[in-house]
Amino acid sequence: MSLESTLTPRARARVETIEQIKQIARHHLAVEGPNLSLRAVARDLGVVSSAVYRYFASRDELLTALIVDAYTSMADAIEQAEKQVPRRDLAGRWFALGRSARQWALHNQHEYALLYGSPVPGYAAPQDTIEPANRPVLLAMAILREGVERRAIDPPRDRLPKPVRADFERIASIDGFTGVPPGVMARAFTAWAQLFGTISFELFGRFTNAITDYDAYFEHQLKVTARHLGLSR
Amino acid sequence: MSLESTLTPRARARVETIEQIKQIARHHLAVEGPNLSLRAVARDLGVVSSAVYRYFASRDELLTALIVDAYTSMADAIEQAEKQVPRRDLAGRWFALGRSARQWALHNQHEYALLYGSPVPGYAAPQDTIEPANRPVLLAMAILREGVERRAIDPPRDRLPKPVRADFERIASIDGFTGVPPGVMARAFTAWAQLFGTISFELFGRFTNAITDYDAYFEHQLKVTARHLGLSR
DNA sequence: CGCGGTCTGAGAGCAGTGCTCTCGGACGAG
DNA sequence: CTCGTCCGAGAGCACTGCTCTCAGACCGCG
Repeated sequence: MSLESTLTPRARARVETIEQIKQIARHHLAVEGPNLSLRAVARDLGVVSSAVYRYFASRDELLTALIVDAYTSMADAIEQAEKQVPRRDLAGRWFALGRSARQWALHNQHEYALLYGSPVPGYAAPQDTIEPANRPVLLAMAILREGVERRAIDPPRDRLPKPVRADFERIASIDGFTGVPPGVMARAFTAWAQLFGTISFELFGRFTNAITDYDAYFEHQLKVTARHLGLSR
Repeated sequence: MSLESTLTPRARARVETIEQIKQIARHHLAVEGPNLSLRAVARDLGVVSSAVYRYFASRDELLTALIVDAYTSMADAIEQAEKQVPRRDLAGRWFALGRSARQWALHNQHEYALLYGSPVPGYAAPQDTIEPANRPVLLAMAILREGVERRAIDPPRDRLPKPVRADFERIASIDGFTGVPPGVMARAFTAWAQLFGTISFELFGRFTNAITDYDAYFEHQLKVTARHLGLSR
């Protein structure tokens, strides 16, 4: 029934090797930092470096695979956390989203840097990354859509510059973004940049000598955004 | 009178060579991307690689020098722009600060990534970087302090979590941060993360397929922050 | 002016990197 | 059982950061 059982032994071994390589690479990333060495990964796998090229055409391809996995892992963690909050508690769901995003970032710092830090040199985000990268955004949109539909959120009548409003109206016609009025979406985008900006600031050391209680600070940011989005008073 | 004239010819040549190396390195950074190669810099300088080590003990040291320069260059640009706005126009000064920060980032993308992207592997921010890195923050604080002193800003009585308030009160005792009430500083920190989060999102491609008019979008963000800070209606 | 020390560039070399290519053996589908 | 596919090993290329040695150029001081 499982996917592996339908595969030939060779193909099975192949996906297992690929998983091992990624596993080791993730470990290196976490321990050694962002300078991932394919040769070092090969050594840890007990194999000569050229063998790894049977599974990944280049170091960039391996990195891309890690990035896709990281996006997926982060999205899984966020969705999992959000799911455990009662559906009616919109603010609670927003908090869960934000908290779990930050927690994931704290526990996977170098992977977070890969996703939200400076873009990697050779690498141009392939199609495979945009879907998992968007999942948390779509989740946020779902919360806001529900809030609007349920009249819990009173859509702000903020004056938006024409081109900005146009962008948000166009976005609202994309699958998963529907039902969120421009005013709400504008505030959501702002909140998003603010929260991930805060996470990046924390992780990249921009708050050193300033903030000491990071947990409390982020919690405060969450409250501010929730209030601004109309999810709480 | 000038600094160079007081130096021996050798020392003069030395500072000139250092400047040339940094110049070439900056160019490589802009053209080739973040993978700066010391050997390539040496080649462009028409010199063998080991010669460069007479001026920079390591690649990291060269990178650090570039980072310090970049912070300084950005701070210069921001201060220059802010200075040209009439002192009484607090909102205008805030806009000038934000706009020039973004413009500098757009014109020096890889250097911006060095400053605000994922931290460089081996490198731990040395003392030399924190002063120029703080200059834009201090400028923002100066604007807000003036606003409060002049009663143009009505300090919000936001309820802040105890540890957060404590942090901001402690910060307010640091030179350059005085005279900014916790409520204002909290909002300033939020605005700061939001603005630099927005700039990073734009530069790192996180807005692709969403925002099309980046200028208008950032201008909108500036308005939102200015309003939230009490600098404008 | 000339001597001695300092500074600087060249060159060779080491260990590491990404990546390519060839070869031989193992595996599995027919 | 055989033939084609797959896979790992090994050698090799061009590159990297960095070290060390050597020789020459420069400059300050006597």
